Amino acid sequence: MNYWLIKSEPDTYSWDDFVKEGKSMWDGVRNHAARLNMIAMKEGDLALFYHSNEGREIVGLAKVSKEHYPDPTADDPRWVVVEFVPVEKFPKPVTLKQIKSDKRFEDMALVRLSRLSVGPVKPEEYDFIMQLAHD
DNA sequence: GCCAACGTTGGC
DNA sequence: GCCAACGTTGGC
Repeated sequence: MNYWLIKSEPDTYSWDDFVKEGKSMWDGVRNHAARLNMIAMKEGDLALFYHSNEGREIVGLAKVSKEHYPDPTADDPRWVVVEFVPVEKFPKPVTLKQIKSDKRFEDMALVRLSRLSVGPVKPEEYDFIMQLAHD
């Protein structure tokens, strides 16, 4: 089981949109590092759902429901999508500010590679986030 | 193959 | 709205 973090701008696609649809095909990723992360995702892996730009907080938890396949919106078949389903909306969203002010997260991909849209999360980082989200 | 210019992302 | 970080493009 691996853990991930996926970013979305809520103006474009928010957690509420995700819940309304019941599942999401994560398309439009055109970054090689993000692509490699998506390819590494296995069905059942969990992903923190982060709102970038507006909100700047982790708002909920998603689960990989379908592993990578070619992105139908891309010209190049090497780009891939992954499908997610919602698991849980956090009672207390975890803000970027909280994360940045906590030493336990200083090596987190979200902090160190702020522009990466699909990044890995370590098991211990996942545990800390879940504690903060349910505190 | 190097690197300057430019575009995009995303935090502030 | 600004700018830092990073990726991509194109001239040489």
